[in-house]
Amino acid sequence: MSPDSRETCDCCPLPSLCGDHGPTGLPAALLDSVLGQRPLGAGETLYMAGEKRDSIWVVSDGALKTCELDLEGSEQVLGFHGPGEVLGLERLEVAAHRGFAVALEPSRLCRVPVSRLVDRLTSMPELWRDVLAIAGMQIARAREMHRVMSQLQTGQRLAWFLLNDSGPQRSGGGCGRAEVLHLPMQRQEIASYLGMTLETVSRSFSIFQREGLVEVRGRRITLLNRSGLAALAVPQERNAA
Amino acid sequence: MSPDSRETCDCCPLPSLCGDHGPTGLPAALLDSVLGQRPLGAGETLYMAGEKRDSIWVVSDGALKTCELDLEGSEQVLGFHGPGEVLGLERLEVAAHRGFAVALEPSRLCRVPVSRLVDRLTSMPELWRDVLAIAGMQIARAREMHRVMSQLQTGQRLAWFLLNDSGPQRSGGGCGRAEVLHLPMQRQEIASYLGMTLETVSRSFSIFQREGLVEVRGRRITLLNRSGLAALAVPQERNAA
DNA sequence: CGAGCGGTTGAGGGAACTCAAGCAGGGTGG
DNA sequence: CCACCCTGCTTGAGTTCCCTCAACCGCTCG
Repeated sequence: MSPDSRETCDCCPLPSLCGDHGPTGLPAALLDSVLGQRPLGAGETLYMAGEKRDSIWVVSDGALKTCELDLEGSEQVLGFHGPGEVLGLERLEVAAHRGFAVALEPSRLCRVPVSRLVDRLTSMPELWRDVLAIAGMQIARAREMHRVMSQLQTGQRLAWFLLNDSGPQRSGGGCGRAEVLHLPMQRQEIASYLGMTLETVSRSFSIFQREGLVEVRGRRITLLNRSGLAALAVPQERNAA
Repeated sequence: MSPDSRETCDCCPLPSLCGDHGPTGLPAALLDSVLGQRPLGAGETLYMAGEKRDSIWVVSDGALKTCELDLEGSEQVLGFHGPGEVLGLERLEVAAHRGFAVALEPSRLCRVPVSRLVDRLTSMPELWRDVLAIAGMQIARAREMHRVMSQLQTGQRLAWFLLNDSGPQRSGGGCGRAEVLHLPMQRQEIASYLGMTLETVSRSFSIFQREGLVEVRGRRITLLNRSGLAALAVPQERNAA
């Protein structure tokens, strides 16, 4: 999921645009477009459905979820977002937000006003390349999600999630090759994201643990057998063990 | 799915970029970037996995599917694409295609070399706005797909597909408010796209027909009760009728 | 201590998949 | 022209997976 982790730390799927991550790999030029940073407490809302869309946001620190409400009022989690990820690039031409974004833990975000982005893009023609790359990566990621939802069953989806998509792999002890995950979201939110129920998420965790693939202690997940998990995160495999 | 169907016909989700659709609503500037048109017979391949990605494509006429292969070799359909849609915008920075694209019926596409696109974008600063809008719409569409796969069960997904996503609503008799759909793809491909089996697709069609919602004759689907279908394409509803 | 929330576990049923026939239409060759 | 096959589609029977409903557990906080 991280096509481009040059000189920055592995935790960032994209080098941060905010400048507080050391030398920024990607749109250094965006730096000047940042109007201000916004801190957000756990559970606080970044934007709500119907609100005017006047900015895009770059996650500097923390983790958020983006959701939509269906007609019944239950929420559908559409994404989890960690440091370096860009929110709000979709439907820039539409005036209002369709969904909402909520911090899962204390977070900081950089605000880039759309108007400023537009100015930058016209005055600094190279920037569109970065923006287009980010947008393209989001498209590719969504297509991967489609693939996962289509051809994996629930346990396999969870394995895939742990390995590839559980936020920006914030590790417990160090950066590279995180073996301990601190999931910032609750079971219900994982379930919604992966199209299953929270009970099935819980059961799958227990099964993984019973089979020695992970150690589960609440939201702290220790990966004990990466390749075993990876073997699960593949379609059609009938696991004999 | 069609946020912007100004003076062009309803059949196009996006006004065509190719100029043979009358006045083009969106990136008229892209016109000059078109290197050439490419005709494609039914079943012919536009690009294959591993092939060098040197162009993006705009569907001028016809219909295509984009797919990826999983490890078992079975194909996963990730999208159907009709006139006006843009292929290849994702992962522009990656050199090779990850998946492949195949024509479902005789089609024509406009080729826009990436290098030409880059030139245009730098020399014509307004163009990025159109490109970003297209990319943003693709992100939004993929997120909608995620929502559908997460919270709808199979029959509901098919109803949603018929109403919202079955290609660019090529109608049988006229343009506006298509009541007759000519699906360019086969059941297997619908099934793959929607994450179900072809048997379930077939059964769902039969159920819809039995309930008077549609008339099914192979790939020719007549919508008899749009609102009834729409009521189905909603989560959780227990249909009493 | 009790309430409340997030998480786990169990029992039962229903939705959808798998396996397997059977059917319809289109093309080809006898 | 019709028998034939081949492919795509439909339908049926049995099974599996996962959802639903429900109880229970452990922790935090008042």
